[in-house]
Amino acid sequence: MADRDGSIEIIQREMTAFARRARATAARMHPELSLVSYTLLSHLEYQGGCRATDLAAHYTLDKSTISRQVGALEKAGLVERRLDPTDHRVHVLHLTDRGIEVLAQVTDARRVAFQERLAEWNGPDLEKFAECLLRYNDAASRGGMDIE
Amino acid sequence: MADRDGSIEIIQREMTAFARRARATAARMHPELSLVSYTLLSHLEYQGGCRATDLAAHYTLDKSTISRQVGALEKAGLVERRLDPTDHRVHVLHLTDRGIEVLAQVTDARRVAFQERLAEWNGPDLEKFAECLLRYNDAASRGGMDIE
DNA sequence: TCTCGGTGTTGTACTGTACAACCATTCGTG
DNA sequence: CACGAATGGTTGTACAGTACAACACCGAGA
Repeated sequence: MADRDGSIEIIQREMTAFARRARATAARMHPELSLVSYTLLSHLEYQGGCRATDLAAHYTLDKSTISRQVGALEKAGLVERRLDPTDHRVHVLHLTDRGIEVLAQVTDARRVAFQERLAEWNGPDLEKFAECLLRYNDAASRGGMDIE
Repeated sequence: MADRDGSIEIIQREMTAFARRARATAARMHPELSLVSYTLLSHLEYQGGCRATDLAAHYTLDKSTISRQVGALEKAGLVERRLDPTDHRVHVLHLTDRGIEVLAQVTDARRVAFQERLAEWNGPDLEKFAECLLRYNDAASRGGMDIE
């Protein structure tokens, strides 16, 4: 039980430390795409296009926030809005070719960074870590609450 | 090797998802202390008082940012600035009694939240997760780069 | 003593975010 | 069918967190 508490203490502290620094580091490493923009583009690619409302729900962000973020991405030529012919309220968002390209570049840079940082880890340790994170995030998102 | 890449992909994605949501969730769960304020107070408690410059270095934040954060904490009565008698340039920062109290409350709330979220984990799994995070963050901070 | 380096504050600007008010469109029910 | 409710989105406004640059203050060494 003492061990449990100690481990939880560490997990709490390290997750917090990580969260605190993530944004700034992301911005430093690829200034052309903030952490938020990156996740939005990723989602669009993964989903093959979706509505602003879907993004808001998935990331629990306000629709106004999404509206502005998407506006910026559109202005940057990374995303385009297509009026849904079957429902004129909705704009379906799609990556442009340029968006696909930039997303790929940043994804690649990120992958390299992670690979460097995890270079010394062996396969089973990586697997275990990945498993822990999945389990943790799954519990956090299902529980409605997230971190701290 | 394919397994390695898969695991790294997952780690990358899950760490990102976590980072993106951390701040907002922290704010929702204890509005009286933002994630940043919390880490600053924690550091002060851990160190038993330190200078603004130390905080800036430790968290790689600009000194102006620290100045304002500390200013807010001081106005809130959680921190006090003592002029160092041996060097009148520096202000040594200390938690006030109220600061200690609030920090303890929030720490407690956080611990409970983490314990709930990790309730179903057994001891060895927790230990392994904690170990992974320590190892990851250590590499990240020594490498100068952080996440993504 | 004079200048330089360390410590901190203040002015300014930008990003990400929320909330509320609003507009346009669609849907469901009397 | 028509009108009120719901849905999707944008805009106005405000605030937190952050950086950078300019500045002011103190202390230590040439």
